[in-house]
Amino acid sequence: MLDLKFIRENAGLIREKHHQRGTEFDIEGLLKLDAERRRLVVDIEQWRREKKSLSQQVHETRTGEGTDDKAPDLVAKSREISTALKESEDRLQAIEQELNNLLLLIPNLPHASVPTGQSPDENVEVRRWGTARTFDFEPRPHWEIGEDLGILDLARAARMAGTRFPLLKGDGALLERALINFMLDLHVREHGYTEVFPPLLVSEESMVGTGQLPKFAPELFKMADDPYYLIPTAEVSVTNIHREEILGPGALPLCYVAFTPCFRREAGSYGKDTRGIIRQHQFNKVELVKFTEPARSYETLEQLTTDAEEVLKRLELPYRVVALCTGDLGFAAAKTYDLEVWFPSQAVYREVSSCSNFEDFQARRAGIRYRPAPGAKVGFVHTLNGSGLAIGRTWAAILENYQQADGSVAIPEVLRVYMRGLTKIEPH
RNA sequence: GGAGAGGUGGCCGAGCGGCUUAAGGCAGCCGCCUGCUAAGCGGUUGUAGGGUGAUGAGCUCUACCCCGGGUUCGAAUCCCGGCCUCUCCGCCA
Repeated sequence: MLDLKFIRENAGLIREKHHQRGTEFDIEGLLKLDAERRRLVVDIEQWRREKKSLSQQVHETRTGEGTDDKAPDLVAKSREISTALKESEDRLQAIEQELNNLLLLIPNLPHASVPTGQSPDENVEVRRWGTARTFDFEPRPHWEIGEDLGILDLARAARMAGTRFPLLKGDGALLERALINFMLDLHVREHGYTEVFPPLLVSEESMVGTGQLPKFAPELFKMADDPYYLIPTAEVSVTNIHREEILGPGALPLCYVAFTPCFRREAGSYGKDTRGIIRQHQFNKVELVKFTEPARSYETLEQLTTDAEEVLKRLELPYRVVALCTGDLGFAAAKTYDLEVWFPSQAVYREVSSCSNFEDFQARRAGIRYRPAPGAKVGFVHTLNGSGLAIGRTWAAILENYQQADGSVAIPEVLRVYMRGLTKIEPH
């Protein structure tokens, strides 16, 4: 959410930024409502002041010794004001509701360093790491490797739940667990994050806080009989840990890492990534979330991205870092780096992590503030998050990059300690 | 799921229709004082939105005692609904 006062004073800038994003928004309509709201507030406050003073006079008249009791007149007048006041208050409430609904639909503004562009084609590669392995055979896609090894069973998963659900077995399930543990340990022990395990179901308010709602309701799984939503990412739970809080001096930065399953309806992605486990309704993810002071959020974004990259480096998976252009930026993000890992079967880089700075966009929605120093004025924090990493896609990338001519899959060195010393997964 | 108790400022805690512009304490900040420290004394300290100033300081108004309605000239205080916490019972991993 953008600051209303900021919108009032920077309408032109907002229009320009929206144009870069490829979104349109009726700023004039919003500002008209805002002007009306302010007029009403002035009226209402005047009524209230008068009413307050009348009540006081009633009291004084009744408790005083005076014989000429003017109370009935005062009461009558006060009643009159109450009626007018109530009417204005109702209107104000309606306008504020409408204003807030509009504000919740305005996307964040891209940071000045974000490349301008309309589509993902205009994203900018920032750096590349590792070299793609050369195969002396035709590299196969991860679903074939997995099915043949008996560690992935999408047919049975589909029968039990439907398409886009995972069923891992044996060493496949073990590999999933190893990845989770490896990533958590790395971020906790070496990068200084605090591990949390948050709720997987959250309230509507939390979804509004991080920006999934109201705009992206079709993307979410919602409980039919209870007011809960399944989280599409741990970002939602973890960022909302501090909702409606004022963090004390010295509390920042806060760094959390969470492993959670994530649930997405993937509405509108029919026909996309139908094979394999790239796009699932349920997948595991290790998520990094940071809360910082505004002045430090961009250096923090670089650090966060580096922390996520370290996972790929240690797994020795070739990847590249891409700066999303204005047109590809998510609704709440001011700047985003995607980490894309190499998939030899299709000879493409695919996203395994998305690291974003939301500046104060989520903090304003969720009411997450901080006090820079004792007695100082409070301000909104900046929030950031990034996958560190998506487990399912990393799992698939390992199968593809580490596949052998005989159909087996070698286990990356760093994972072996998490897999009882296993060096390869073989068919059985 | 059932029964009871309760939700007041950064924290503790009083108030239960107008004398509360929320008592008192703790903590914080600024002074004073005393070789230092401690103690003591005085002052000060919430959030949001308006008005007026220069988008500053200041002055000023309104709202906020979990949230939303209602009663009343007037609500932290009374009534209704909701949420949350605690205790006990039931059920359960």
